[in-house]
Amino acid sequence: MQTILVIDDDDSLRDTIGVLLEREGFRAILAADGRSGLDHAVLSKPSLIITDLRLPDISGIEVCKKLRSSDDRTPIIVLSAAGEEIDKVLLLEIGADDYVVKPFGTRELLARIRAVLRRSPSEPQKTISFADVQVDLERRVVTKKGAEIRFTPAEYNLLTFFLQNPDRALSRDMILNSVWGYESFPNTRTVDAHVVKLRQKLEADPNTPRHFITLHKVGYRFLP
Amino acid sequence: MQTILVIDDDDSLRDTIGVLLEREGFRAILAADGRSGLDHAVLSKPSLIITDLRLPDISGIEVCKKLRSSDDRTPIIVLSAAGEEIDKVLLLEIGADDYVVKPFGTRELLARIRAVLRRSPSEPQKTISFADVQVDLERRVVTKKGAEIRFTPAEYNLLTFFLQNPDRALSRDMILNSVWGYESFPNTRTVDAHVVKLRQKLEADPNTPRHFITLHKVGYRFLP
DNA sequence: TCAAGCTGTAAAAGAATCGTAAAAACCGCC
DNA sequence: GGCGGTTTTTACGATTCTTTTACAGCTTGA
Repeated sequence: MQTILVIDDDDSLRDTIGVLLEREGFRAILAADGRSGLDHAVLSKPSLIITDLRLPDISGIEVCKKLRSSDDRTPIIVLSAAGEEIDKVLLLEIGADDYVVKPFGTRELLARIRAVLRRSPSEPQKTISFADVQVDLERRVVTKKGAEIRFTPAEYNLLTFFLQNPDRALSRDMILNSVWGYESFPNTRTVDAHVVKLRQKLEADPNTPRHFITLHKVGYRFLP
Repeated sequence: MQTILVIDDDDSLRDTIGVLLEREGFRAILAADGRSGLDHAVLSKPSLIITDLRLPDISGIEVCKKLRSSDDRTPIIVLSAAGEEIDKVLLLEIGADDYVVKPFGTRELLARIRAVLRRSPSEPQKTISFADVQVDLERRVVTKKGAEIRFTPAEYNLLTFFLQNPDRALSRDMILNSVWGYESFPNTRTVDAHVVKLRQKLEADPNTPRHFITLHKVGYRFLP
């Protein structure tokens, strides 16, 4: 099921679009301002973002720019009010994929959504990122704030495992089986030792981890 | 790297496309009118030409016709303004390969570009180079600072494989399958032995390789 | 609060992998 | 069959990575 993020401060319009999308089989995530919209865009990895140009805090344009500058290529459809001057070149520049002028019919919006989704054949994920960290799966390189950080194979494997299972309770045994495989039997403290390394390399303050959380007597949980 | 020529008199749109193309790994050549566009088309031998229909001097249609009449088969994508009447038959007639109506999303334009380039049997690359090394694929000759260096067939195959997959993590198995083929089963140390040879012949200091990077427990990565 | 059991962590011990040269195997050609 | 060149394997020291260990500090529940 594809997820679509809708960013609009008009409550009734936002809900309307939300209902429409769910009726059409999409999962809808709704945000009322640019800030929370951006958060959702990063966290929920939607297949498409629909954003109003005018937002109470940061504009839709800023939202696009921020996303694109962090190398996020999620397709974006921009909504604009009737009178609003639309600078098409600007839209192209900021990386929007299409725009729809309010008021619009549900049929039109859906058509645009489908067209944009069709054009963007969701490529296999080549990078995963959280906070200021980016993992390039193809190059097998991890960068934090743009600077490369070296990871040993075990550390790298553990990291990508966490990234692929965010916000889930993961027991040490589960982690061992998934990352180390069924044939090797290191003791569970090995996991701890490696988590320490991840924290040292990636957490702002390794003493008070905010991403690699300990679940006492259970294991760990990764929080993007 | 493929070169794309962009002919459009709208300065800001032209620059935007230019930036977009470079970001996607193409070399962009920009022209503001038909006359200079034609010159570039002949001189720079681009892999693709993107031209506006309306140009200050000679129209995009004329540009196409001139090129085709001189037997130039470079693929052409035509841009047309929203209101403009598009005569698809005419486009076909003058030898355009595709057209995009303004305004368009970057995603759409890129998709069209890729589609056209895929269709056109763009001439296979004849040479690849990195640092002070040049590989002439046609003559099967490698030179460093102009001086020829001899490579055995296996070395040469491995080298070109690296060149064609720059900046990617390549496991020994992947390398064996791609370079040696599925039928032969040398052990993975064979790859190492050949990488040593490449380093000895091409690295400035084979002890601290800067192009053929080891990924411990994984394989290698070639960095141009 | 306290003890028992967990977890954080650095550092030591133990494994595995890599670089490399040299030996062995292979191959086409006369 | 032997020769020159090429490819693959082998062996071992050097390097890097993994796991364990030991102890301090922390969490939990009686």
